[in-house]
Amino acid sequence: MASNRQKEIALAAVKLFEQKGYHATSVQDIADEVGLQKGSLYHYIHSKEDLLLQIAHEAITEFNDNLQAVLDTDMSAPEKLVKAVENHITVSVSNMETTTVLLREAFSLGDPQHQVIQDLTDKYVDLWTQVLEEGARSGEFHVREPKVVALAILGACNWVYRWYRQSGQLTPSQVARVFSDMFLNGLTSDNHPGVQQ
Amino acid sequence: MASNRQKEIALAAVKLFEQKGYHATSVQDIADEVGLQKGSLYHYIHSKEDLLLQIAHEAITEFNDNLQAVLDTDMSAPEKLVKAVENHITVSVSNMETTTVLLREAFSLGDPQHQVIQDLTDKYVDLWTQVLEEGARSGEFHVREPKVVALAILGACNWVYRWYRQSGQLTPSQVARVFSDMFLNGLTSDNHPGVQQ
Amino acid sequence: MASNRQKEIALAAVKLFEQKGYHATSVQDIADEVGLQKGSLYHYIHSKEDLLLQIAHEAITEFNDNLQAVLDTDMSAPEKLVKAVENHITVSVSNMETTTVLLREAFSLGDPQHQVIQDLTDKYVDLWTQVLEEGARSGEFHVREPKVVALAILGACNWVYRWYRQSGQLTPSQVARVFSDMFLNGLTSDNHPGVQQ
Amino acid sequence: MASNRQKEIALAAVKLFEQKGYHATSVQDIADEVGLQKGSLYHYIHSKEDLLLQIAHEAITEFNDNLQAVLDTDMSAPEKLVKAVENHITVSVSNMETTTVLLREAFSLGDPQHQVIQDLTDKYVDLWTQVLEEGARSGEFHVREPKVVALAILGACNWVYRWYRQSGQLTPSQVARVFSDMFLNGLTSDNHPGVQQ
DNA sequence: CATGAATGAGAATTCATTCAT
DNA sequence: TATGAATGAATTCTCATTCAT
Repeated sequence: MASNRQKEIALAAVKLFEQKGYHATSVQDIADEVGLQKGSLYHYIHSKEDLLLQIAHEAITEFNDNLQAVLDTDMSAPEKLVKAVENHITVSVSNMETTTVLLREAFSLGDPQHQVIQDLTDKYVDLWTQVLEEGARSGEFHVREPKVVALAILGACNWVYRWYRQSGQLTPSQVARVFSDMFLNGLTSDNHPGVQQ
Repeated sequence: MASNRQKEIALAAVKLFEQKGYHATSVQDIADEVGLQKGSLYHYIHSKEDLLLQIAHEAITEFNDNLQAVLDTDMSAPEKLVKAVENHITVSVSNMETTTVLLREAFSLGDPQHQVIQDLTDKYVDLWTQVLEEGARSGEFHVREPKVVALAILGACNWVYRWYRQSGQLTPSQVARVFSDMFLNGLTSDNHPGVQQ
Repeated sequence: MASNRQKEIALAAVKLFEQKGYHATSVQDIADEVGLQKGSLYHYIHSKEDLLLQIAHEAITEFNDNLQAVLDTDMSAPEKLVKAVENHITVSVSNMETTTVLLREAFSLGDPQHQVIQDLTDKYVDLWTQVLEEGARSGEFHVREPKVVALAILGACNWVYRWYRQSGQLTPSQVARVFSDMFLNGLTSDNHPGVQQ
Repeated sequence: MASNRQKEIALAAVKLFEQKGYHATSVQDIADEVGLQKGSLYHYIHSKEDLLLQIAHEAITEFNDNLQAVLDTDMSAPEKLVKAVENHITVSVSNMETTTVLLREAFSLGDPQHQVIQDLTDKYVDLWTQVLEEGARSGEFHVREPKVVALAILGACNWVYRWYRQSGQLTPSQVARVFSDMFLNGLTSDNHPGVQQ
């Protein structure tokens, strides 16, 4: 039900939060970006912090929904892991600004609001852990610490926003494949897709 | 040549920056923590931002030095990787506050100063990449994108500060072993240390 | 000639001004109370301040009219005083919200408008003074400073809104009788109505 | 322990609050009055509201202390009442600005802070009521509703700030005598001090 | 060394009012 | 008549930094 102006403001905020950081972005900056007076912004937002909350909320929700969808399929565990990595990185890169705000700026949220994002983030870790537990149960994965492994994989994926830039590099899918290959096959084993052929 | 007072101030700042974030920490907060007046702090620091720079600089330098030391040994590539992961996670966890400030708050540095940290961070990525390239050259690693793999591993390791808490979990070394195991052997291969026995 | 909507708005304003004070009441609050949008209010009012002026004006006018009516009778001076006190307190209590706004909030009026209320208030003091002067002239009252006495009585009566609450206390008329009794007979003389009988 | 600057600021605030009202006085106004920058004020005050609280607190405390001192003497009840009226009006007039702020502006205090003043004000009413109860017990006063009578007297006294101006009128003591005379002897009885002689 | 007064720029937010639709 | 978007000025308060003592 967000009006155009609301979307416009959220987009401007995402852009500025990504560029300068939440704290270094003033409400004036956002107003300037959308061509409104500072005061007029408050027809659309509750507070600057609320704007950040909304952005972060939408971002983490998309990650959660995507991963839940993968879990709901009847793929094998390795297939799910590959797909989950692919999804995460693709979304990360195509919504790089939003992802950056989620991962870098959400900590600036005050306490009741920060917890909302924290809870959804915990949920995301749980879903990743489920992927690994499924594989462990089926014998497809050799995992004794599924949660720690999930956090390792998630960490690798969440770091992408810090280094990925479009500049003449691998596509998100290619990055995802490099990641999945290592996660599944390791660096020292022989069964690598590129190598096998 | 840092005096006791300077160290004390840096420690207070690290603690507060970790707890509340750089922006939410006022110079007054730091002064209170060390039992000085706000004005007196400026006998020891140039600016709040400079304090952050020093903390981040020291942190990233330690990571760099440790990794360089590993590279300077004559271990095999897999051994180096294992050692590097072990070092990174151990240091991360034992200096959790400092590491948190480095990874979460350094972005708040203004431009000339942020670049200093960025350059050292790039250097750190280079060193990791060297580990992988060594393994690739020697045939020990099956890696076609050593830098991307380095970034994956680094991302996994850099994420640890976000979830590791002392509370009844694995030790840093155990976490490091879980990580290395996956990086080297993958989730699907059979040659896992824990499994072999 | 006030329309229903205008009356409704004035009532809402009185209620809110009494509860929260004039400054703490926003035009939005009033709009919410009557179920209109902020902008729509301005079809009915000139300004928030004008609303306050109207409320205060109506209130002080009623006090003046009532007192003038008493003066216009051919009662004795003591009877007039008793009646005036009774009127004032009765009206005060039955229109407590309006009276509160008049006595507590009218000061918030800006200068040209505040003077309107001030003049009517001065008039009210004059009327009270007339009651006392009548009694002085007729020898019924022993008064050498009729205006000061008028102000004492008025002060006592105007204070009622600060403490009178319906909660199981005297009725307004009973309060008025306690007041008049003291004003007429004093605390130490022997001729008190209740005592004589 | 208030420094000179703190007193100076409080005095400036009292003056401005009395002249323009609390809400119409900006922190800027106060800063201008004492010749400081807006921000510098905050070395001395917690908030604008706190400034108001302090002023009101000091004022009501003085009234309470004075009345308690009268109660602690061994005067007769009528003497105590005369003295209490004299004290109240004298203090009222000599600290007219402060008294005005207490009686007119304290309502602007937000809730936890307003209650502090309210409680002290309730205490003041209690003390007045004690004066009347003493007289009732000793038979010196003919009073059946000591609290209501106390409120009448207090109301009369508290109204003084609204009309008393130095301009060629009675002195505070003379006003007090006019008041006491009516309260004690009434308007219609024969035993008035001036009349007896 | 240490203080604490002072700065001054800047922050988020509120709000009465206007006006095109 | 009703809306709600837009204004723009004002407000309180914060804060890193400086400097005379």
